[in-house]
Amino acid sequence: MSDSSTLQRNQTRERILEAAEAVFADNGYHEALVDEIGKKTSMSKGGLYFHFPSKEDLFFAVMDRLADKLVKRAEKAADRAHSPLESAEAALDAVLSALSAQRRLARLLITQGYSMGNAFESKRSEIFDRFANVISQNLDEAKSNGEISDINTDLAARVWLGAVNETVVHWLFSDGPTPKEAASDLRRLLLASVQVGRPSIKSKDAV
Amino acid sequence: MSDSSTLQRNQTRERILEAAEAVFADNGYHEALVDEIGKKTSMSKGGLYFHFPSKEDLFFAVMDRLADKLVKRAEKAADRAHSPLESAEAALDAVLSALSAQRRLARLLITQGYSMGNAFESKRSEIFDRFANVISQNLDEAKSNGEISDINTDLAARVWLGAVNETVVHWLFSDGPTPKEAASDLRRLLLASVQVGRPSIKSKDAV
DNA sequence: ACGCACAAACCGACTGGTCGGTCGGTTGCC
DNA sequence: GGCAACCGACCGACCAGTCGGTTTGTGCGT
Repeated sequence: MSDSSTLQRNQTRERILEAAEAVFADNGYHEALVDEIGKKTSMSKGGLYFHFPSKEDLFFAVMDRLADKLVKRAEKAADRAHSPLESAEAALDAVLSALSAQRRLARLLITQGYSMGNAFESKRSEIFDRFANVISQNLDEAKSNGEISDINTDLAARVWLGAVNETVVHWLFSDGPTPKEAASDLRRLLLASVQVGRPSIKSKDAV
Repeated sequence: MSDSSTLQRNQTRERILEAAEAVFADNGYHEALVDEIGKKTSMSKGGLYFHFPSKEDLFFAVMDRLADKLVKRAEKAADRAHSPLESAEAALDAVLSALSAQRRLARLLITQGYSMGNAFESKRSEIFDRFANVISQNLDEAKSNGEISDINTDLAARVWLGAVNETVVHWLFSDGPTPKEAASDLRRLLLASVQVGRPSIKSKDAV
């Protein structure tokens, strides 16, 4: 039964990660209490510490899991598209819509990452690099493709990410527009940044 | 005396703010110890608490002071420029170069705020709004000026800010290029996002 | 079928270190 | 004498992590 028991084990881990995700997202690392994760899991502190060696490890596990899910989503969306540039767009859209669908996710990924303090920095950049790579690889292809002009694609990927980041944060903290509402304007701006579509040519959803 | 004494008082406050800035920048809110700020100021904890009611207030004061300095710098740079669009550019450049000149400042302004927890959210958006306004106002003028095309200037300002933000963060955490090195590429991308300069026209520093 | 042994999973009261904040005092200036 | 500025030992809330114990499940010999 070492087989059905590892299954059970993983299910419990999942349950914990789920609860932890919610608690960390709501409170940030420091203000999140391990006991509250216990409460949400109907499991005691001792139980939690049987599965995860420390609060810090748990937090990292939560972030990794979240990043995995989102990156995969972005990559799938990119695969469905029909040209490199469209792939880059699709990846961005996927992330944007995933984040706007769940404030909690957005908070966790974008703002609470910093909340842990300096120990988390490298993890944060690791995660953001993964997203940046999805974008920049597609932009590279689009470049050699002639779809876009000859630009610094690494930087462009950062710019796109940063733009999404800031848009989401503004939505989270202020009463800014839903990223979904802003999505089409945002797409226009970002596509323009890599210089596709001359200003005078009207696109299918022109003003 | 009520005159020279308030001067003295403000000087002490400044000394504390200076020290606190360094400590917060290095350690983030939570890991920063009030006692260490005391050490850096050669002042006891009691002394500090005579000038600031709480660690939290002190942190906010530091952030406000920093934001003031940077916004003013940006506004001055904008004033020196000769067209609205150039003003927007100049404001951006000013911030970028100020941040790249002092990692510490950048860390504090951009990342360490979050480490305070949810209480910081409104302050963060207040500060970023100030920067966004400088940009978007100039972009608005540039728009009615015909310098740029008819775009969502609020969003564009966010995009610019986000781009700078992410560039700086990447520099801080990874071994990315100095924002200064990336500045000219970045400028090109952001100007393109508001659709000035057709791809085919070569600029003075073209490839 | 039945108990038995052994371990994995889980429990939750308790501890121990950490710091923000306090407060009764001292100093120096007018 | 009186007040603003400053001192620093101390307090006490807070909470991650521990640990001796209980439960649950599983395999095994008889």
